[in-house]
Amino acid sequence: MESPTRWLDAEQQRIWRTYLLGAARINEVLDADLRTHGLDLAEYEILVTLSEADDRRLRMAELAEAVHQSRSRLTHTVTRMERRGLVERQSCPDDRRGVWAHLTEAGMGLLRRSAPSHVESVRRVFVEAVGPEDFRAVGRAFERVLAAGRESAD
Amino acid sequence: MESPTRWLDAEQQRIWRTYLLGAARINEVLDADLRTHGLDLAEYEILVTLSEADDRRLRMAELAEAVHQSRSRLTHTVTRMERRGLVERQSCPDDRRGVWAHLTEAGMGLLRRSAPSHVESVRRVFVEAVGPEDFRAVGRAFERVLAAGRESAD
DNA sequence: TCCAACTGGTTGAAGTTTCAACAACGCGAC
DNA sequence: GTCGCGTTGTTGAAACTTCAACCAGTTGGA
Repeated sequence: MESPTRWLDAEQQRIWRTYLLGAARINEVLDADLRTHGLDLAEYEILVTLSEADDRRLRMAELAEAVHQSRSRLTHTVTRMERRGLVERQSCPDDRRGVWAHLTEAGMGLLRRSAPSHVESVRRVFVEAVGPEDFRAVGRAFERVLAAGRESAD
Repeated sequence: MESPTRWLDAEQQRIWRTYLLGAARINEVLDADLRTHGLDLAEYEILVTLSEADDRRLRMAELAEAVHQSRSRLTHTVTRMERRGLVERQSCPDDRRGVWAHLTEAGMGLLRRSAPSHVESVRRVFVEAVGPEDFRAVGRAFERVLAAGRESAD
């Protein structure tokens, strides 16, 4: 019933491992940079996502989806960020189950302060390290990864 | 003293975000697959790394380096895996500070059982989703990321 | 109307990772 | 030798994430 495993050839394996190591390195660098502002990548993405939303607020479920966190994790994370004054919860009138996470002025300020060095890190460790040609190829590659996921979820 | 932030242009930003989402998706898929064997990606990498080492064992520090975990994290992880009988610790004679992590027969067995579907997942979600051309470009790209890291650490 | 099923979000406990401190050992200079 | 310093690996607590259970509110159908 089961077909023989199609192992990766030597080159595929090398590339796969290079990817794993490289992605880990990118995370390390970005985390180290954001830590100087007291943030991690997940919190930073919450700030960015909220800052771009209408009225700088989003329903918890939408936010969770956007930043790829479980709802439970988001609840805890937002609680911590709320304690620090970066976001605040607002209950939303039209669906009384719902909760808005709203970016405060303090949260917006922290985002503005941390963004420049974060962007600089992204440039240095990834965009400029790679070069325009292959960087676009990376874009196509991960676009396909996402597209393949959407198809199989139809 | 500080130069103006060089923000990412629209395309760079799009590619960067696509990468973040795609990498997250790859992790989700692989984790879901390995979970059916009671493993996560970090543990799987420990098994693979040990299985390829001489005598199927490695010093804790080398192993930590290879799988990109902090030493502390590795200590905890290996303790848990040891409880499950997947690895065992051996003290090494020539450096009495040292500890070998050694892959047991049971650990090797679990690796052999989980490898086929893991490799199948890697193929499906990444290698074949992307296609040979861009896949090689990804290899080059992350190779550069690692090389840039090595240079700046000289 | 009423009920069952579903959704949004939270909770607390269990499991995992991080962090700072530490014990034990090796190494080189003196 | 032995003193100071770097390395190896562990420890326990704090911080974070996951997991299962849960409550409140909405929805759709009988």
